[in-house]
Amino acid sequence: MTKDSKADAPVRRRLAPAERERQILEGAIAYFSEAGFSGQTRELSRRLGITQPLLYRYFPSKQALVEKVYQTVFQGRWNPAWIPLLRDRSVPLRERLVEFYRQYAQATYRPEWIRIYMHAGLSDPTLNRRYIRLVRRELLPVMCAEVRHHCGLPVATEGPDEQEIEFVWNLHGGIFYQAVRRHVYRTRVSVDF
Amino acid sequence: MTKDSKADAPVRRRLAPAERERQILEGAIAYFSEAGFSGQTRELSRRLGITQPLLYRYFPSKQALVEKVYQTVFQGRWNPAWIPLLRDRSVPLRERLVEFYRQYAQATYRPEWIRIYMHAGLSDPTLNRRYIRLVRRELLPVMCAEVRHHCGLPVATEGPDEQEIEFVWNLHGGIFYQAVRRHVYRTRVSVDF
DNA sequence: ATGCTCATTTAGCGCTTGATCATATAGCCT
DNA sequence: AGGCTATATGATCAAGCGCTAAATGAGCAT
Repeated sequence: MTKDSKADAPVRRRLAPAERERQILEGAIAYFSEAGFSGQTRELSRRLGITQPLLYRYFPSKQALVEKVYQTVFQGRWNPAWIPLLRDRSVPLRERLVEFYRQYAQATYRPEWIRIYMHAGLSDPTLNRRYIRLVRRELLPVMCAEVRHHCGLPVATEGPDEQEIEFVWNLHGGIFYQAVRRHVYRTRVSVDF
Repeated sequence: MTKDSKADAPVRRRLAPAERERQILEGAIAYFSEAGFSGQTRELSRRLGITQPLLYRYFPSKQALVEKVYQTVFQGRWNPAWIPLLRDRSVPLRERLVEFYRQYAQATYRPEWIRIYMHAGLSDPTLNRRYIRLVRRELLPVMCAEVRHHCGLPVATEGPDEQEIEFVWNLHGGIFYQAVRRHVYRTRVSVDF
């Protein structure tokens, strides 16, 4: 009654190292996004259905696993095709923006991305700063230029000024906060852009 | 020289219980806002210059202290006078909004408020949901109504619809994200609304 | 079927954590 | 000055933490 039957069917499945590593990493992303990086390795292994020392065959330390989670989540979700999409003036600006944010949100504003982004930012802002710099450098100036063009303003000769940047940051941040409300606080968010 | 001189001047200062409790709570807010709620009681006591068991004379458990931190930070920073301020149509809408967000940001968008707000949201969204509901119920409808009036639109008979709410949420979220960038990721934020 | 290899488990070490207890002493009252 | 009270400390416990080393057995080659 207390312990089910006998030894709980200790199935020991032998996987190819690459496959096991992938499985652990995936599980770690899911787990740490919920529990934060102070989550315990034992609990992670329990969720994976493996023993805790097995983690250490694939990752030399918890810190190494955490950093691999960082890299995996923050890399490879940025799509360079977004820039030409925003620049394509054969499409109305409004449609471009909606389509861009649809794609952008689908790529990054997922529960595990948002939560890990926030956990990372609170424990060590370095990675977030790098990501913010990416947005600030690649994305916002394009949006500024397109908005200027849409409003019939002259092309800014030496790039957008701080006030314009802050304006599109505000748009970006508003949509980010919508994702936070949805995925972190799990509030109902009704309208879709 | 490893240990300074002798016994490091173990000054034992005897405080009035109310004063000590206040001091611990204040220190806990500062510490947990940095380290998160997985921060250790020993490190907190070290920063306060007291011993760790002393914490347990004033708070029955770490959890109790954490909850007191929650309450203290999230309570009493909401100023009901903001609503009439926003409603005062003798002042231009733009000025009202800027003044409101100036006051609102000064009250809540401080490092410790923002960081504890985010830590709390990640570990247990209940409190944040309550706060979001407060904003959603008290603040946003007023802003919707004032924006409608400013644009010469008719007064909405049965309150603002979801799309309007989402619009002002976007404004609010943009400013929130500015605070996050400033206080959590510690990025330079140039423009002030 | 049998043996070998290495993925996986069992057992446990050293340390840190939240929490408890008896002891010591700061500061007020007389 | 001396005594009393209860604030603060020192010592320590039990549980949980990251991590390691030796034992085990799954699954392939033969």
